[in-house]
Amino acid sequence: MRLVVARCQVDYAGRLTAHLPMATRVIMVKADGSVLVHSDGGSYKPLNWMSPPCTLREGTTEDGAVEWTVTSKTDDTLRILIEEIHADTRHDLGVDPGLQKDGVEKHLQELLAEHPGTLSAGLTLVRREFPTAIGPVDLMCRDAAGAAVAVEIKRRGEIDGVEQLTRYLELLNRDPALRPVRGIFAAQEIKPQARVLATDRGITCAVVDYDALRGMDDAEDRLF
Amino acid sequence: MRLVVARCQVDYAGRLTAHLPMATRVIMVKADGSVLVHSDGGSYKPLNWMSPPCTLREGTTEDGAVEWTVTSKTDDTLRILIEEIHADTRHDLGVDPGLQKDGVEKHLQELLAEHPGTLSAGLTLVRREFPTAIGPVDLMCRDAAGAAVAVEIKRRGEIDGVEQLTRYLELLNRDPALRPVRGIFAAQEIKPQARVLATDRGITCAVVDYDALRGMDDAEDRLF
DNA sequence: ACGTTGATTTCGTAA
DNA sequence: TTACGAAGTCAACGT
Repeated sequence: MRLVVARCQVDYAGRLTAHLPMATRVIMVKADGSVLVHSDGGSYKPLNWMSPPCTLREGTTEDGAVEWTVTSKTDDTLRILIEEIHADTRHDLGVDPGLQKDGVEKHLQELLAEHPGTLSAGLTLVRREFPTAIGPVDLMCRDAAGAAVAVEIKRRGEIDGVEQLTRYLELLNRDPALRPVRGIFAAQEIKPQARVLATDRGITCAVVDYDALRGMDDAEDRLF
Repeated sequence: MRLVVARCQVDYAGRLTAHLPMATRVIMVKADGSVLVHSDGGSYKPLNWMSPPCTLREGTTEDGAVEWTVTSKTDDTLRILIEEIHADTRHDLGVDPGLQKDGVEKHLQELLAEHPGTLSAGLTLVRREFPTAIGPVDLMCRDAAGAAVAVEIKRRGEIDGVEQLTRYLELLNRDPALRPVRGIFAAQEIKPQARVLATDRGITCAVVDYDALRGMDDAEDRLF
């Protein structure tokens, strides 16, 4: 990892072209050759960057100015013209052990796949990620009467999710072997507008308690 | 801007919970208080971060270890436990003049507005950003027979874009003065699932060559 | 202030 | 390897 604080001008040409006027910024060069140009504000996204794999070449212009050229396989180029360097340090960071996440949609799907009855009494799982031409249905189930039930799972239930489930239901209900298929929209939190739209379309809403589900899972684990 | 290279452990709790084991990393603290934790790989995205507005509090644990706590208004917290500091520097960057871009969707729309015939032979422009109650249609055109055609433009064509165009078409087709209105889904690249959905709804897909369009435009400029 | 849309999105996972 | 959906997405723009 190399950290450079410098007054610089940056030009990118690739998917689009972008230009940064001369100003003082932080340039981060990672071990894999990728380059990030950060300002003192904004979000975690750099003003300009080059993703790996890429190569950095340090040169000088005909005027004698320092010029870095970063090029990728796909001919994208990032050109950094450096007017003045305020700091330039290198650090050996080693390999990072990586990030551990918890609480994302996938985990919620796993838990609901193991406990479909919490969505609606008597519900049983047919399969997860049930494939259709327009994408997989999160959970395909059957209710106590044997009728098909499509479940769409979100961390936060918004209108997009209801639209998605509606598309699946429309397609699935064309299949004589499955129909009638009803829908359940499951989320940790369901926005009022999404609930209204779902209800209007005959879709059941189910608010899921993630901690309770995880608790059920732990309880089961202890039995074995 | 403050740059710290340190052996640290990071824990985040907010929308999700995430944990980074003890390792050497770069911590970037921006002028607005936002914090980015970078490793020596990956892309421009930090391993962990806190977006502004937020406040950084430097403290010590009961064991005497250095502990930074970053909290946002929405109760998200980022806790950085620092074992050893390798470098700690501050730099005055000033306000950045900002990025200038060219080649994004807006430009694609401008080019297609000038050359609607590349989407479908005989197509002519009625107007760009044609207003409707649920938002503007990118291009409203007429075909050789005089029938209305709504065009939705994306850089990458995915299902969301088809949904958007479908909503417009549904609304436009309620207007006796316009109907029947057909749709064209134009993008530099169209995903298979989006194509399936579009075709199923009677929407034409058009793959657009941005460079070729730009070439046509340059050729025209030379005539004047 | 709030919602919608785009992005050099990046990232993970399944086919 | 590719393709697709999700993201602690972020940021810009219009209402």
